[in-house]
Amino acid sequence: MSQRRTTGDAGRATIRDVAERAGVSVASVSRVLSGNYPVSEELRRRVMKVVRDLDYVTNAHARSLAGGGTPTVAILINNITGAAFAHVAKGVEGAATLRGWLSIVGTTGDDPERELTLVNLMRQQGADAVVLLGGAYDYDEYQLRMARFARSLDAAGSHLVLVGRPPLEGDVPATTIDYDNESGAYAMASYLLSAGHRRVLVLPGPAELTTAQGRLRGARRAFEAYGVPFDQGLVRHGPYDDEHGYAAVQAALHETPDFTAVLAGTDIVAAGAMQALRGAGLRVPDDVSITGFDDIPLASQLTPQLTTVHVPYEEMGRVALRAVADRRQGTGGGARRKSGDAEHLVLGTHVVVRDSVRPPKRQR
Amino acid sequence: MSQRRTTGDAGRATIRDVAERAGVSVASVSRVLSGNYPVSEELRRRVMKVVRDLDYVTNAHARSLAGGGTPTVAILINNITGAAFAHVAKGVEGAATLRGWLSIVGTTGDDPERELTLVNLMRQQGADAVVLLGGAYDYDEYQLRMARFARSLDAAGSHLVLVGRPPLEGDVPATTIDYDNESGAYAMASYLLSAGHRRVLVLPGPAELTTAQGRLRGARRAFEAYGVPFDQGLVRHGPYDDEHGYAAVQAALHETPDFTAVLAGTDIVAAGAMQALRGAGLRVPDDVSITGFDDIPLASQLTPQLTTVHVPYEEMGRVALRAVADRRQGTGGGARRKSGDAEHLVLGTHVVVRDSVRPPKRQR
DNA sequence: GGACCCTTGGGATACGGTTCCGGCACGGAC
DNA sequence: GTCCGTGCCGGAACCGTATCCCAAGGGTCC
Repeated sequence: MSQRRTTGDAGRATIRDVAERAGVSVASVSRVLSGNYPVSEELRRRVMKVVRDLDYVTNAHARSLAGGGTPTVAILINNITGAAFAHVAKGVEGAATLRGWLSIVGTTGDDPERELTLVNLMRQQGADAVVLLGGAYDYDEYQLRMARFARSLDAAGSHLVLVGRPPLEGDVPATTIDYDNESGAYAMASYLLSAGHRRVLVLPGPAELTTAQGRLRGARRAFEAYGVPFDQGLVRHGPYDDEHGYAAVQAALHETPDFTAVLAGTDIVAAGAMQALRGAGLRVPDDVSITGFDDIPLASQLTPQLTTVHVPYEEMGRVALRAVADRRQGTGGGARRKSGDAEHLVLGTHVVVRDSVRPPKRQR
Repeated sequence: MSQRRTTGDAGRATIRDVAERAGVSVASVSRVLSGNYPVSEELRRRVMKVVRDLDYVTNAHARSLAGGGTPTVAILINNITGAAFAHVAKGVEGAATLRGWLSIVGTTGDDPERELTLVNLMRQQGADAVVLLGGAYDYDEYQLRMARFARSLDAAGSHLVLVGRPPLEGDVPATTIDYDNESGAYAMASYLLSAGHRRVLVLPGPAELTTAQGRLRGARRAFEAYGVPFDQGLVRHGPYDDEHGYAAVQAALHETPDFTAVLAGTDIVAAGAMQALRGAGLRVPDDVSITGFDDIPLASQLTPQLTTVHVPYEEMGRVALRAVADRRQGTGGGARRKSGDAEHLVLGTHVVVRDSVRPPKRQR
């Protein structure tokens, strides 16, 4: 006499309950449900009826323990509410769903400690891939830390994907999906320069953030290409938020009021800058031009609509998942990939011209 | 001679590998790691060293199968990139993390079929709670469908939480976290009326969406309270996006151009409306006033900053998680909760006054 | 000094599936 | 009529961890 729970009432139904009630073996039920083994029509019908009656679903933990299981991708993001990375997450999630993968998300809140915790948590969960979103801080420790993550995950049969972060140096088993910050900023700055602007307030973002560094470099290169002196005094670093945009413009209006355009590191920063200009009685773009970066929905909701650099965030997410899915596919085949194959994909950006830029007026 | 994998190289290390290498039993390793049983310092040190050497993490699937395991909450959302619900998700995730819970998200893309699939998927995953975000369509089938979800989850020891949706009728085991659409709209409309507006263009949202219905009701009630006739001809339904706001205002400018204010069902819709007004050469708020609903970051990034109804989205997320966590706590105690206890929490909203409303000009 | 208690470690079992392997019935070929 | 394949099905061994139960050892109290 089985001592296990007799009245199968508490908790969820097990495969054994189904088997018992259908008068078949556990193995048969499993086969009917996974459908990877021939089963008679009669048996299938009988089992499926009980499954419906009991509203049975298989226990994913048990299944993945026994070998089967749904592939899972973990998305680690510092802030869900940031529009740009929400789009990446959407891309990953969409592509995952398409392939029958499951997505888990965790938010790091920019806390390196929490990042570590989460990577380990995902390792416990047996995630087949861990996607890390967001600009990385340029600490020396970063490379080591990420390399360790990459190797840990690789050893566990998982894989690290860095999105919107700089690639890792050396032979580290990680995939990087990146976009060209520098070229984007170069193109945007060139656009301003060709419109006739010479004195441009540059708000690249946080000085320690690699994306901000790239955007600043691109801008500077454009000035060089145009033979226009680049005034370091017109560069103001600060966080990627509207408050910084607002404050930076206010300060600049006092200290270096001769600028005719603002090259913002982010659409959000541009929004803040626009507010500050309006507050000072300046019109956009008649008196001052503004450009953004990212091309999030906000850009086209502002008035005037923002001329900005389009970054294919959602596409990046899709690409990220495709990269790991393909890799997984490939691994199953004959030759085992050499473990340390680092992959680095760079996606292009382009300028989206809207209404926030006009040639500078003669005088200010 | 153990026939299991001898070179522990492929795949992740198991607890057995650790035990073997540390020269102790599997049980001891488990105890060291879970820390809920006294262990000698010597043993702890030896085990921990091996754990670090092997970079071992426990298999979450095995753990949760064996009874332990991390509590998990599933967040089902139709679109991650929607700012309002991203904030709810953030609230849930934050509160979950605080309690050591894991969060899984899935996006439904407004597809009922996919919603069903996801709920079952989460049931498989053994989610301790499933949080469903987003306005519900007012189909007849909705109540039945959700009731079925609720009972299925309840039977499996899980729990359904509806956020921003109408509560379920009858004795259904589900928790609802809601906010008062009607009161919010009532307050907002009253604000416009007290500023002197009489002809107000109302853009509540999709007619089938319960939130839109509530917001419309609130507006109408305010008009009644002020003794101002409510003109159904000034109501235009449509999706919650900026394009609808734009199109609706454009159409209204042709057909009923005497309105002096726009009561938008969403900040996004308000943004679109604002664009259309500007495009027609009208100033905001000098010529036409605008109000929104939701108070997402966009509201304060527009120019002028949008007067809108604040909805405590992130708070709702936190409350949602707290509700299920408490319930879980309570269940462990003596008296088993009656299974069909439906809970319904309503959070308040309030008007945030910014710069987009002014008394109407005499003539138009 | 002996009995008893308390601390600590190990063996065994259960969790809910998947899958390998053996068996049984049936049918066709000789 | 026997032999052998073929097609379905059931029994049982695992997947990796937690925990119950028992044994051994040392300390304490009488």
